[in-house]
Amino acid sequence: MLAMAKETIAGLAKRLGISKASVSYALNGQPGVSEVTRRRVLDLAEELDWYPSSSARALSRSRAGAVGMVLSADPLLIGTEPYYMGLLAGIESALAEGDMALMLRMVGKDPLQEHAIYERWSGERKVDGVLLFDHLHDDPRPALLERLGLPFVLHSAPESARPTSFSGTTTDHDSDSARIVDHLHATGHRSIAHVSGPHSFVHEEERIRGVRERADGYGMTVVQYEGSYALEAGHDAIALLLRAASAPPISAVVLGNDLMSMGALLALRELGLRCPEDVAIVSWDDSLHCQLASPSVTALSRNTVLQGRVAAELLLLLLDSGTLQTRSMPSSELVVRASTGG
Amino acid sequence: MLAMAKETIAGLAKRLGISKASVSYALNGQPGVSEVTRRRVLDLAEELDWYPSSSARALSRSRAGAVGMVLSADPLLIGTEPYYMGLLAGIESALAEGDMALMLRMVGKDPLQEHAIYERWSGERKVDGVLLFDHLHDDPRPALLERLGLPFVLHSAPESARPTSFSGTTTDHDSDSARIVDHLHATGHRSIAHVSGPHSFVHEEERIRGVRERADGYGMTVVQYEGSYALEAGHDAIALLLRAASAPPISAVVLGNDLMSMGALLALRELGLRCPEDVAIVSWDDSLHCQLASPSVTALSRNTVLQGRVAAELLLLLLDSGTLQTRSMPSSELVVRASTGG
DNA sequence: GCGGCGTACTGAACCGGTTCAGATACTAGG
DNA sequence: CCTAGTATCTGAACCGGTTCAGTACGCCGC
Repeated sequence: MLAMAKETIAGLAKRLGISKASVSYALNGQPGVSEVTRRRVLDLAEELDWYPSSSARALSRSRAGAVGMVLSADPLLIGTEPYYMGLLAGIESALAEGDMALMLRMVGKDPLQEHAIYERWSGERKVDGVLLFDHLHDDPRPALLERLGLPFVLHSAPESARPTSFSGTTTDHDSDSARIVDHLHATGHRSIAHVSGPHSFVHEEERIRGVRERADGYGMTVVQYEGSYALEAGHDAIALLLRAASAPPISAVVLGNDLMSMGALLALRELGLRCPEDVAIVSWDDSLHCQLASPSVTALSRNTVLQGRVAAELLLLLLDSGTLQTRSMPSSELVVRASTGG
Repeated sequence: MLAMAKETIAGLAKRLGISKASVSYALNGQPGVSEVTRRRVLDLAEELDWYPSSSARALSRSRAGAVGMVLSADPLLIGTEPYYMGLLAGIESALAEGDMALMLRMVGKDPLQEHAIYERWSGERKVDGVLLFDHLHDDPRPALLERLGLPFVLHSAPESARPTSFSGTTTDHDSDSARIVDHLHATGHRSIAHVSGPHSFVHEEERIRGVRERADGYGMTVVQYEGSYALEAGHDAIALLLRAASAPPISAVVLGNDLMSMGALLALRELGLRCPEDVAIVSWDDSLHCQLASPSVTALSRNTVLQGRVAAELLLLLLDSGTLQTRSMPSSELVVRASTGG
């Protein structure tokens, strides 16, 4: 058992008295072998529980059998954001079905590091494609990947900002925005604030526009504030927005993610304001935090697992058939909770 | 730019008028080339920004250049547990430094699935080693991996339960337990409950023993309860434990993770009990949840990033020098918050 | 002048698969 | 019966690196 020589395809061939080529054809379901031979090969492989070497395969097929994903965000934020774990789970499940591995890298916010990783991956031919998240305004990454010849899928790219030809998912931010604003309007709010994430994200631009347009339609006033997704940002935004006396006074705040919403709740508590009586809160991202907070927070619930899954599926499709395709994500649901009087 | 032929080591060699072998030696910092030649090679590689093909390397070196990790847990739990993200971040940073890739798989709780993945990885020689987390009582995985010839590192394996020869990290559960019980004793509690995670985890056995022994030393009574790490488990445990009249009545509950602690808080609220006045709560795992809850929850804070990092470092060490080694994790800190009157 | 040695370098084998261009046998058509 | 065509199978080249054995050369001591 110790010095068990690793079987190779040549070994199998010798045992069966046939050529390497036949074994290979048999294993890969390709024509060129009789059914009888194919069965013999597959049976023997099963019996020896032998698998073809992935690196040999990768070399001869010129295909790495893996796709890459770079999580570039504040490491601290990554840990607290359940968002990424959901994505990962979805991606993983799709990739596993397609017999692809996931190559994961985590780096800080420095874009140069991320670019360097892509260059390296491409040079070493270590991944066959890349998953791109958090699409930026004037994002340099699609062009870079195109130059490197690395296929990619862009997650949640709005129609307006997409590169000429690409595969990707789209999210209907207008409908999401409408869902939130409609709810606030229906519950009597006429002056709201919107604490978004960084404007550098394309999806934030879309949300900002979406909220403003919908609110305009109702004749509501909207104050915009740019946050960072960090808890403190939500906290500080509230402090700032509510201190600045506006007429009519802000009675509801929409925050770009769950962390900022938690920060907002803390700030309200400090200011001695009640939620939802004095100020209502809506989070653009649902999570356990929203459920557990007191009051529990009304939140737009996206199915992150599904999003990851679809993005990965698009990449697989692109990789083995070259098909560029766009898929729109199912629209999110607004889970109404206590923070808006639900 | 389009049909840019991929450079190969043969191409470099031809350009420089030397042999493939020399190029290879130069690139890998091996003896056999003059300094002049080495520089010429490195400069050219840089200029063309060329990297050796990872799959070719993997094949000829018989080394995959990757390590594997299977997250086998309730997918729902994985998403909400910041624990795993922290581990991942630590692992990733160590692996990146050692030029190793992380191969991540997520599967449900079914152990057979996990075993199948290891078999496959080993057969395909897709990973050079494996990181093992959540050590189980009578864990079959070390033996399996040994049989497969896959090096591995066992995270947080207590002295008592470790296989004969292995690399791994150890956690001093006795000192952790003492830290918690000491704090409860000091704040006046004499009758406590301990809602652990599943007994199948070795670390839970250790914690249970640790808590009991330390409490015994103080003459405190401890009621043990086996939870599942899910929020509901914490909730139900509280309901059950406090309903069962005991003498003296339980005045503090230690819960095995942050989710169960949140469940406990919910249950207390439902029962109309105040925390910490009526019942104090301690969580064995810190997270944002503990910080944000009201009351905020006293928690044992482990540095999960560091834990991941150390585990990965041990695996790297094992892989490229064959050294088996054990490293003990720094002991955790108890962060005292409102739930114990802090 | 000769044997011995260290350095710089090279050709060829090798890692373990895939795949192409035949070779062989067997079947069907005329 | 001969030929064309098809199904089955094989040898060898190939993917792009690493590495071993061996060559050539300069330098040393004696």
